[in-house]
Amino acid sequence: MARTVKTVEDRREQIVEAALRVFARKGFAEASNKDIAREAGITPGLIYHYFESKEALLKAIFEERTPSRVVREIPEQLLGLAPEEFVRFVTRQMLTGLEDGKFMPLLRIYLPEAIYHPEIAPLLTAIISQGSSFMEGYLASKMESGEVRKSDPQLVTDLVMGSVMNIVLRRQVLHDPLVMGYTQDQIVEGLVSLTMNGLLSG
Amino acid sequence: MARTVKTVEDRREQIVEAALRVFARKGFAEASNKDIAREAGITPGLIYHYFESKEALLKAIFEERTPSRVVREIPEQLLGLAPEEFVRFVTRQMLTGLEDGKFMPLLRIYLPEAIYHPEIAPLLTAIISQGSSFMEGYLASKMESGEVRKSDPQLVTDLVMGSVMNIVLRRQVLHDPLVMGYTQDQIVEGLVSLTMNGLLSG
Amino acid sequence: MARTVKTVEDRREQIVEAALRVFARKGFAEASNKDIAREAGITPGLIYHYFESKEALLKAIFEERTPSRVVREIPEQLLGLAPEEFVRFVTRQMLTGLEDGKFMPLLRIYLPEAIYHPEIAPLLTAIISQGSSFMEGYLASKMESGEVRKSDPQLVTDLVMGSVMNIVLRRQVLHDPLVMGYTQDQIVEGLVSLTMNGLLSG
Amino acid sequence: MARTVKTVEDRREQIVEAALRVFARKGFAEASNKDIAREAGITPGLIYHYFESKEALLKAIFEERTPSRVVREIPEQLLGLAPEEFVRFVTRQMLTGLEDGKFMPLLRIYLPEAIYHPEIAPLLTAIISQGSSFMEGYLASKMESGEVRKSDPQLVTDLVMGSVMNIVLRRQVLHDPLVMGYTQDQIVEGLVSLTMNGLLSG
DNA sequence: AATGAATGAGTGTTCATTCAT
DNA sequence: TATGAATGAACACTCATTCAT
Repeated sequence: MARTVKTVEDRREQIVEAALRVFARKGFAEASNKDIAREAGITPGLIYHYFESKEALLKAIFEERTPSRVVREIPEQLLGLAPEEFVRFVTRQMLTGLEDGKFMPLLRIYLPEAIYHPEIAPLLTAIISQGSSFMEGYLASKMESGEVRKSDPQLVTDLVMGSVMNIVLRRQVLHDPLVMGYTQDQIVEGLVSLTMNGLLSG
Repeated sequence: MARTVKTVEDRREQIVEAALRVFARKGFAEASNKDIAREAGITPGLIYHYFESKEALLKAIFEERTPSRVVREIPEQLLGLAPEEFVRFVTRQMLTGLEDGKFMPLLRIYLPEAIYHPEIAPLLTAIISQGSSFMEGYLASKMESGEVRKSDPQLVTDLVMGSVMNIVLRRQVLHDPLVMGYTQDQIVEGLVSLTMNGLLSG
Repeated sequence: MARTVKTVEDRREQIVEAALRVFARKGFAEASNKDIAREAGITPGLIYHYFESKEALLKAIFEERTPSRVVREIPEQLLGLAPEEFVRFVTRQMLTGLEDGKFMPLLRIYLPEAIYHPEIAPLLTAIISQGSSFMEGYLASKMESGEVRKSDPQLVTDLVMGSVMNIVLRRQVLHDPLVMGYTQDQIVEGLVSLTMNGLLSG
Repeated sequence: MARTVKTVEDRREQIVEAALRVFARKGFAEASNKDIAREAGITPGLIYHYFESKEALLKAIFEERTPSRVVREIPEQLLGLAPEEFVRFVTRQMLTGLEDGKFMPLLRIYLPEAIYHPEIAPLLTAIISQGSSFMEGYLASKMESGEVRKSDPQLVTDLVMGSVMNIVLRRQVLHDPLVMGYTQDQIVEGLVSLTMNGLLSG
């Protein structure tokens, strides 16, 4: 039946979901299949009906849960925005997208795994690259038109977006009290102000 | 001989060094005592002559290898520098300090451990905080004197230094090809230009 | 099948039984899980499916195999017996109860463990105390009625039963050839004669 | 020098003494050479200058510390004592001899070892046998003379001395609160009374 | 005589994985 | 589909023993 078919997929999803949570909490190496099974409300043996191995389960998370785009659906018309509005929009988009709770568990898994297993790193860098490409395109176009000062649009993108990424990392992964205090607004406006005017006065 | 006298301390250092390398490569959980012993050229049992447990070995790394200051010895006279020179100096200092190879293995250990074991995180945030405080002080003073535009000096510091931190992370940890291509000079000057002039032309 | 249902409990019992034998033979400390597994015909790892640790296995033996009463079911009507018959009965009961093979392996485990781990001792003394209380009650009642000479019934019990206990110990634990030669009858009648008449003639 | 010669012997004794204490406390298997060394105030390695192995150290205890006679020097003239005085004397002798602290640590080592290593048992039974033989001889002679009722003098000895042995065991090894309360006097007189008059009144 | 660094064999224990049910 | 009993290989750790000093 349709119901049965759905159940199979559901059970699989349920395991992936559980593994996602457990891996994010304890790390792949320190998470046991028993932990995952308990989290999913099933028996360890059952995992092997849906996945070949613990590693395959991790791989499934990577393949099925990696967001195709963190900053979703950046509409083409944004290209018409003035730089200040653009930076404000993109920064806000990143902050809400990254800090909304869907992505952080994934990052907590990706980061350590990328460190220890270099073949994982491209998955992460691809996300970053994809997120950057839009801003890079915007900057290139605005540099062309003279609204934005000429320089390497990729480098500028990496610097500006890196600012936000780093704050998110310190907030969400390290829970660094020094940056936990900022509101998203403060961060957004701080970056807008910095990128629009630079540090200098007058 | 002097050599004999030093042997005990040497052997201990040799084990810490080996563990540092192995932990950085495979992570604490996936590194076995056998791995560490092989790397150090000794027998696994000998580790317990010098350390109470594998955990104690990790702790020893944290306690004995954590750099008291990443950006060492920032001389007071830097406070007299113009903002452009200051940013140039600090950024370059960070890049060389972080990328010189001493610190990265430590970061590769710290980061995952901080993720899974929240009690580790403060060790990392302390380093960051300590590195930031100097720039924060500089900015505060220059905002006072009017050379730098008034805003939250801590937030600005977090944004600017985060830019660099994030690029270092992508280069050294993720080996992200998109940012591997930059020379340190390019990064430094890119950030100087961004912070001095902002994005806008004219 | 009924057989299937019982399997789980059976396997557990089988491990307890094997551990009982191995501990009795080599002692807890010198018995390895490998030994126990071999004796049970299983793999060492399986022990941990049924018990949390080697210690928990020992505890299980204590809790599940300690006889609630060594001398079982002493009927109330024995209180009507004449002293000679009473002593004959109790002594015989002790000898058969202690020497029937069920109890000795337990004692071989209890005794050393009680020596090294004082918290075990009460388990043994409780058994002794429980076994003694009946005789103590008998003596007290007969002293009251005048059939038995007035004295401390508990001390007398400890002395008389200790006689038997000690012979059992020498026979079953030390295999002392000097006392292996006695038949249970000889011991019983020897004790009856001693307690009835004392040593003196006439 | 004589002094040097004595020192060697002293050091050996010191190790045996320490091992005696540690074995009595934790048992042979659970006592490590480090424990023994710490107790003796030396280094584990040094043990091997004086003993071939841990087992050899245990053997040395057995060979050098086993008392040739627990009840020392029973003078021949005791044979002239009346039965009551004889029992009183022997019982008191046993109680003080066994409970004076020199013998108990040895027994705590002997008993478990005898259980697990049957070749040790004879060392214990020999002590018992030797202690018994004197009483056995006394009884045989008094049975001959008619002062004591005719029966098997060995069995009677085993029963009477076993009474005391068992109480000592319960007191010194199990610390059984039920028998800790007796004074040595109470025990002695209880046994004298029992063996002289039996249980019956009148 | 004495140390303690060093080893290797062994320990209890965990766990991914398999498989009969 | 689901269980959980069972395995085997690995693990962290201990310890009797050796030996250069």
